[in-house]
Amino acid sequence: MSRDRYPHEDPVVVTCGLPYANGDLHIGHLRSLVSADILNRAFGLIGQPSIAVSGSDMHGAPVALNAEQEGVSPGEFAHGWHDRFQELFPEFGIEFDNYGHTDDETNTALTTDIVERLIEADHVYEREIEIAWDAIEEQALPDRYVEGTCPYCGADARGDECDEGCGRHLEPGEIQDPVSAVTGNPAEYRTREHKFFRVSAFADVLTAFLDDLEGTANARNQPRQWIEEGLQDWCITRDLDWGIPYPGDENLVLYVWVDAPIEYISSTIQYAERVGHDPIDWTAPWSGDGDIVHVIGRDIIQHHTVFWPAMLDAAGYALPRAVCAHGFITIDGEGLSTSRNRAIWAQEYLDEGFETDPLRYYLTTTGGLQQDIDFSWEKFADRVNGELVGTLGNFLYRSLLFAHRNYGGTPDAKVSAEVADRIDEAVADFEEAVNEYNVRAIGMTAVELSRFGNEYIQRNEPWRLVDDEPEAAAGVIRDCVQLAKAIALLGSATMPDVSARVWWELGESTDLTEASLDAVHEPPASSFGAPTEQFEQLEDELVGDLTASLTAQIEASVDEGSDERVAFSTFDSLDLRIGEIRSAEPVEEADNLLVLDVDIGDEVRQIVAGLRGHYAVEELPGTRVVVLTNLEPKTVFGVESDGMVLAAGDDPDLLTTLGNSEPGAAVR
RNA sequence: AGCGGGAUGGGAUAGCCAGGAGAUUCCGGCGGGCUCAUAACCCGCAGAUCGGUGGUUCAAAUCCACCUCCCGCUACCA
Repeated sequence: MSRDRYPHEDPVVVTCGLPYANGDLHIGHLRSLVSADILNRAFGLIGQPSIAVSGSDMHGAPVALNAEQEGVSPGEFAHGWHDRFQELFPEFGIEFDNYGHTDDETNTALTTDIVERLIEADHVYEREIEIAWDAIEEQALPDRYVEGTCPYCGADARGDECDEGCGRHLEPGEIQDPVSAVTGNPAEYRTREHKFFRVSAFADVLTAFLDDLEGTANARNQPRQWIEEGLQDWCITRDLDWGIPYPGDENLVLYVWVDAPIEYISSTIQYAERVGHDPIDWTAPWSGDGDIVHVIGRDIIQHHTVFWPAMLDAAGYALPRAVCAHGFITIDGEGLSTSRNRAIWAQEYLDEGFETDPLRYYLTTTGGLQQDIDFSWEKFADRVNGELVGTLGNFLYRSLLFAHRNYGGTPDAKVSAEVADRIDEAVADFEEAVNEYNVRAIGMTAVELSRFGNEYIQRNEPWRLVDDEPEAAAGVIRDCVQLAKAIALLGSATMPDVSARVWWELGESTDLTEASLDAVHEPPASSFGAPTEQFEQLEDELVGDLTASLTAQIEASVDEGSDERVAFSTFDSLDLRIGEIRSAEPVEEADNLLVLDVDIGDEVRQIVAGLRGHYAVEELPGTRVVVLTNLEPKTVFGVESDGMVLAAGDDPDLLTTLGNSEPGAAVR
């Protein structure tokens, strides 16, 4: 790894977190993919040799289980999505130099090799662990499909991660009171022998690694905490049929997070094999001659700053120079939810007939990379109309049209010092942005230069000069044409399609993707045709329609199933009874919750209900309510709730009795 | 409880890591200009004690401490 400022001579490998071959792509994925693509293109522009690699993540329990549900093999299932992704990438201008997948030969062989190295270096040991087992289905329950209680904080958690509580990674067997999330069957523990990677031995290596790590701050700060608290060794095998076999034990496969990041190397190797190792050996960064730059989502920081560098170090590879962890995207202020169809799907965006550059621009320049950003069609339209149509598109169009009409192309004049300097400034800003992995700043340079362009042309009024002072007019337009060329170059990382069109309209014959920023001062062709308008205005009416249909889409999904009828037996399975509230107390820490003691005839239950603020605590005792008594118990805010008190509406209106039914009376 | 991110003119954002002229840009408001340009563009004005308190410093939005509030992972539907 070098610490040299970019550009330097050694190759850089930019990676993008692997899309999981388990579902379609939405704007959240696009933020990752596009950010990595922009960084890679930007490196190229400043003369830094670089490639972008990634691949589909195919293994793991979710793929295996979803494939089974669809009645196809996991391989077929994953390949379906893999093919799909590869169709979508070009639509969004995402160009990988190599895009493989984790189940291919390269990755299987390399993963096996790396794990063997870990074993040889004595970094792996065996340990018997208790793992969850669905005795009815007679199969191991993958960690993702176990639910239970976090042993650290007591919150409800998923088998592999305390997703609702402390956010810790959980090792198999750690979770308490497990049940299968698939069948709902209670999970029992069985003793199995699994393999563990001695991550705990790498605390010093990782601390040093983090001290030097570039990229976003969250990727440095979050893992420091984990290291201070003490690293746990990492279980790297699973009881599953789908995956890369653990070398030496065909009954186990490697955990998906072992082979997934190795695909970064595999993909690099595949590229190197295709283009050869001369003059650049693209695999060199993995052995320290060059840089590795990871672009990921902030949800997988731990994997990329703890497990992955530990593995790399243990197996004798170089560690990454930068981890750039981007924030999430919200829609109208709320988090994406694929299950609730609260998302803008990549395909949907295309189906609206939009060009992709505006979306690339929005997703990468709305906030800093690390920041969560909000998407709404209104905000999107605002940026597109203001910055892309009004500022950038307008400047390009007005100046190139003027140049074409009056000079048939680039006027024969010299670029002014003011403009040349301003272009240099933009190039310097761009290079600085690349060195800071600041994707936002990379994208803004072209718009900022356009802003200057508009101001410049306005100030110099060539339309006024053209008759009286033709030389001065030619000079101004000469400047504007040069600015347009610089804008095309600077903008080509973020908005490759538009930039390529402008490039072509400027009469350039070379491929813009091969160009470097060195070309900003080279004169454009002396003759070129009429320019086209590069961006389309998003009209209010369209924005309104899009917003309405997005809302409808989300609501339709939420309501889905409301037409379904249930069998009487389903109703009958609910044990509804009359209960009498004996006491009510607020739950500490919770704004809306009360803990109630409810007499249901033969016993008194403790039930948590979201009634605080709607009913006075002191008026509740004595109230008769309807209680669902055979609901499974759940701990909320550390308080066990055994049953559910029924109420109607958003402002809960307790269901009670009209007559005087006694506690315990069944509701029929 | 934990971790991370954040609090900057009406709204949205930059600057904070590498402290230095009362602070960026966009949207919006008000006034003007221009007419080459996709009712686009340009100029000017109003509007911020940079969440609060204390500290370090010649100097703090920027560093430190404490506090308040917000957001995400997830929950106050059980």
